[in-house]
Amino acid sequence: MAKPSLDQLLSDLNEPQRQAVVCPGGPLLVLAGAGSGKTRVLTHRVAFLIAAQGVKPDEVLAITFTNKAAVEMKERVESLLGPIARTMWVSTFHAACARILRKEAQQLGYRRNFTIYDAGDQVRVVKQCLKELGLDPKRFPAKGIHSVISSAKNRLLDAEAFGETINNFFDDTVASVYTLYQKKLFANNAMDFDDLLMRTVDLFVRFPDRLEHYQRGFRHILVDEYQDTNHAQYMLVNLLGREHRNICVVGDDDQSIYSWRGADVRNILDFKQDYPEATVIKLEQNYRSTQAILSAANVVISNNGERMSKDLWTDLGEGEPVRVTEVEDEHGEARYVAGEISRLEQKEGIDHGDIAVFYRVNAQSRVLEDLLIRYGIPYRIVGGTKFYERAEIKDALAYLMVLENPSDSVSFSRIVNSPKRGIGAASVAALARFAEAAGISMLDAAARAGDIADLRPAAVKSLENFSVRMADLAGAAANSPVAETLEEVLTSSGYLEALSAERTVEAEGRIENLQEFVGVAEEYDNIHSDGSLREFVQEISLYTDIDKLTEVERAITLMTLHNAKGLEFPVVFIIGAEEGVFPHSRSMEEQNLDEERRLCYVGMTRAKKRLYFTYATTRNLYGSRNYNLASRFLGELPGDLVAFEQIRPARTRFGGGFGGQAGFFDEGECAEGGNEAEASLNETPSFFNVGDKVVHATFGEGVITGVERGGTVAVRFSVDGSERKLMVDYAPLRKA
DNA sequence: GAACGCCGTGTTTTT
DNA sequence: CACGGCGTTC
Repeated sequence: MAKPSLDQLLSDLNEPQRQAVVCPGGPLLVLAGAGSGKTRVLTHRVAFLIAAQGVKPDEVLAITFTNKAAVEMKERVESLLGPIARTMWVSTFHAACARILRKEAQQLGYRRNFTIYDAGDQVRVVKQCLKELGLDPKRFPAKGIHSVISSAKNRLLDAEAFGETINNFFDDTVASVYTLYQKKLFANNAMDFDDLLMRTVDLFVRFPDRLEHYQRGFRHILVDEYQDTNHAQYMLVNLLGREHRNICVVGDDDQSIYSWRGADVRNILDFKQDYPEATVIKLEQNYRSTQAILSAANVVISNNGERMSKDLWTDLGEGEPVRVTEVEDEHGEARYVAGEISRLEQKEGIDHGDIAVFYRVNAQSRVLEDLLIRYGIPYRIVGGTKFYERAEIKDALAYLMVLENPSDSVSFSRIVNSPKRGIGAASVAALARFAEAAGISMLDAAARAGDIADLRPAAVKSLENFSVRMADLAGAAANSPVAETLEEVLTSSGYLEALSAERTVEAEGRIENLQEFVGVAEEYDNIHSDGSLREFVQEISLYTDIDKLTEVERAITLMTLHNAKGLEFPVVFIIGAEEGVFPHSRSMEEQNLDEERRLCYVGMTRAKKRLYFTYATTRNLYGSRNYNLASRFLGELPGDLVAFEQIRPARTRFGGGFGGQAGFFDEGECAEGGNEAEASLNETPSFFNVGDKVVHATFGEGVITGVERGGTVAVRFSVDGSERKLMVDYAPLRKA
């Protein structure tokens, strides 16, 4: 492919964007407001460096927040430069570190086939440690301990250094667990996610020649989402960039929403102090949202304390006011959202695929899902339980990991009795003791089960069989494509057989997931014709989201506000805007409201054309009913940008009333907006219209013959020709 | 060793 | 409400 001309690279950029792209070198901070073309700047800058500055692709290290973002960025640069771009390092911090550590592991006493443990594995190891140390898991919950260890690692404190910082009894205990935990990881030839960062820093500190090697190599370092980096990542950037000082960081302090997992906004706020000679460029022109949405978002975020001042503007026009709707409860909320979605589709031709609903906690999605299913509105959920976190996938992967790294006792323990082989906790413990004493892996110990005194004969037999089976699998794996190995594992282990024997819907689902996993392996084999099981396992353990290409067309998108970062939709609903839900009660206790407000800002700025907020006067969450005030964030919205509406339940039409609700309209800020007053007295719009074809859970197919007041419809059922009156809210009725 | 049932608990999530 | 962890029972 021909090199792009400079004109091509620089066309369609506004002035600050252009400056950021052509900045020749040195530290550069790009403060990129939401929707300001950040990705465009990043990709064009990389292309510019290579095409116009004589930088070689493999001298560029570009860091993204997710694997998905890395793939997208690579593709975009490739479309500008052609295949030469392939040698660039574009990845997450974790993937880049893993790549470095695979090369350098021996320096740290690890073997290069080390296993990477995810959060679940980490907690398992912590539990083992607690047991061995005789600690009460009630007083010292594994999850809590793990999170303290993790945050210590993110601050680059090893067990010893952490031990010196302790100021309470709990941390004292954590320190002893931490020490043992790390010992175990090392014995298993395993690193956890945090280790990938910490060990790499460790490598660079202890072996200056290795640091020098990589410093020289990376002439340019670019970091996206810099506001969400933690201390370890900060150190990596600083160490690697020290030689050339060509560090370009891109981010938005107003979108920092991950402090609870170690991200430190100070990294971006202090960049100018760290690099006094840094160029700072602000991108404030927004190409995504209407002015009304932007102004509202600007006002909300302006309530935060320390921030780098920034004011987004757009020339896309004023647009519609932000709609704020009070509903009775979570069911009314769901009905309202579904009703608006139908209305938008019918009256304005807005496709379902253009609509997203954001909520603060995953639990909020259920009620909405139930209703969407009933109304026959297609939806997809982003996030939730991850594919690679499902038990069956982790089991399958654990088999592969043991084949690949037999020292990995965590994976071994996971699969040795899965499917059930009559090897219970007691036998596993005996095996572990033996392996430890003999200084061999648990897999090797299983082969010598006969030598272990505490095992019952049945367990010995079973372990020996297991060991032989694994040896066979390892032999077969050596020369087979990954997908074949995986299938062999699933059948020969009896895993699939055990699942199909269950004959439940859940088991069916699990089998389907496993088939999809085989599909992933096949895909891998196709791309890497000479790929090995080792590479597959190593790659997959850093990859956690699978919803890659499976985008369902014409479905509305449901996700948490955190998952919404980086996305955009013409229509956005933010539901559950209530004190205690959003902002979340726990953030309120911890005085972490600034971050909640940033989360609100992130959510609002995802909307291109229309933005809706809903709040319920009462909500059932976690099985108990709450009466919440409207979110303070709504109170912060300026009245002239808002259209307020109140959906009142048909049953209590003359009950209840105004005024009880504190929050955003108690300062008389309610919008005047023409027809809104009329809308506020309306009942929930009906989803069913005369003539609609419907399906009832017990009566089967039918057609709507009448729509009555109070949420009642008449339905003629084809099965027996009967006509029945049904309450829409309670009848198991959906559109056909 | 496994199945059942009780109790407690409950943000956000990528790697 | 819903799930996971743990203790009891067969």
